[in-house]
Amino acid sequence: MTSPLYAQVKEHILEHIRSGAWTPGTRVPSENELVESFSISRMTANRALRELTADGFLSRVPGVGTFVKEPPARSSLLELRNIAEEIAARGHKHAAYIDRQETIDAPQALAEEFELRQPARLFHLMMVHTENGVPVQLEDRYVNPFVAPQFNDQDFADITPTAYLVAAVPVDELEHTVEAIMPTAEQRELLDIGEHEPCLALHRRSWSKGHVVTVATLIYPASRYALYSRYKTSPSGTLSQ
Amino acid sequence: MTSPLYAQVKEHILEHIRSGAWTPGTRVPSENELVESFSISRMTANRALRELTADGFLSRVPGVGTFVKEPPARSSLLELRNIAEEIAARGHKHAAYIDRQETIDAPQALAEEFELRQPARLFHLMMVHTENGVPVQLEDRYVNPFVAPQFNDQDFADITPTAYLVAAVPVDELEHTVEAIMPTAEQRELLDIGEHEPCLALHRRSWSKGHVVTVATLIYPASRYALYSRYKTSPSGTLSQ
DNA sequence: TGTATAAGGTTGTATATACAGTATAGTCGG
DNA sequence: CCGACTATACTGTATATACAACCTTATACA
Repeated sequence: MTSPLYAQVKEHILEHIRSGAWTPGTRVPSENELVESFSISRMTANRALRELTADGFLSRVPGVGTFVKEPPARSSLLELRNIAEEIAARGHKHAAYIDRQETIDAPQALAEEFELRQPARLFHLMMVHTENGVPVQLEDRYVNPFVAPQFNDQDFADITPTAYLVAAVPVDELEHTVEAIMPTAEQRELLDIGEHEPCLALHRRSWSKGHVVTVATLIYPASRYALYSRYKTSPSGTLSQ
Repeated sequence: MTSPLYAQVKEHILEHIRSGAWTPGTRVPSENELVESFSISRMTANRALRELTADGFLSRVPGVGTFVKEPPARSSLLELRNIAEEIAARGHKHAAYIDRQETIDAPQALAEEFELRQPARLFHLMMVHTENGVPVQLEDRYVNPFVAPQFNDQDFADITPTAYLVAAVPVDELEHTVEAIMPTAEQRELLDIGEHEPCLALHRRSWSKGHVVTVATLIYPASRYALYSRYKTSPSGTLSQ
């Protein structure tokens, strides 16, 4: 049940970074120092530091040391933003209507998305967010009860699911997929849109400590919403090709 | 000058995947088989396979073996990536068809997007990218001749516009807008899609030293492409609410 | 025939060791 | 005072070895 040693070292370093104790530019312990303090071999320390470097948290300089990296500038498209706040920031009125709130047995496809080995139950939530009374987002969300057991006890008229989850569970990894879809009849009805209007579907998965927290599909009517991001690129040029 | 052994093994496997010799689901050599054929230690083979797994090219099952993973047809949202490379990375064949390559007087709307004060001329390029002969992206691009004067001298059958611009001009800021659209009749024809198929439109502007380099609209048929990103969240917690 | 067991191959992790390449600090000599 | 050399620390790579966990297949047994 205990995690591998190299993972423990990674977690130890990540916690110092998350807590703010080690700010960007700070030097982290060298491999030999980790060998001493954790009583591990150098190869194990090397693996921890090498993987954190590949993940973008650290940068290493031969002969000098290992340092906390500057976090990259990222777009709002890729951040976990709360739609209620976005709408409020535009000076408009947000409201939500809950269509379904239930607990289900995970079907095969969902179990795979949640990286579950055994059959399990999942929270399911379907709701519509409106801006000044006009539906702008259909939220179809599944949540892992193992990670967020009290999710289904919340009243999502008061707090959005995103806001609750971000506050309740430390998210350390995100995956986004964006595609264009033609909504189903049920989705059209919930969003109150015409028959041939395409929609943007934002599919999001989030992880916390190796477990999938939630799988959400957010559907935006094309005429009412676009996703936007603008950011400075890092000076070293992370741009490939 | 020779690359490390583990990198050579990675490249060897990637070439088999890119060339199509090893299709998704194919079993790749086990660690012990790589040990024999490359005359390396098992730890070196392990590192090559482990890193390719982390990069999403392989999947491993303890006790069974290592297999080529199904490559999703999707494009990175975070980076400025070259579609020809993305397609090659999936082991597929990229080709491009140039529909229009010209120099125009900037109309009002474009002049504003380029933040031009005075009337100016712009390069205009319209081309279609295909994957195994199937159109997957319609690229409608305008380029500022002041920033990239030799843009129009390139042969974009050889080098994609993105690849040329990234190499020729240091990009320091990016703007992305994503929306779902119903394509026009002309766009449908170029992409060879049906009448009611929605598309993803990725609108991109890039800046270099305060000047707009290029304004591009990239249109993806919904059924053939999605946009994707996955990343570790910055430790300090840039997540808003 | 059906079931338990054993064997062998596979990945996953961990260690001890070795050597190369790089950067820095200090020392020695001019 | 400055330059060359040296010692030291750090990362990067590679090997040989070991054990655990997992899966499949073959074998032995009831």
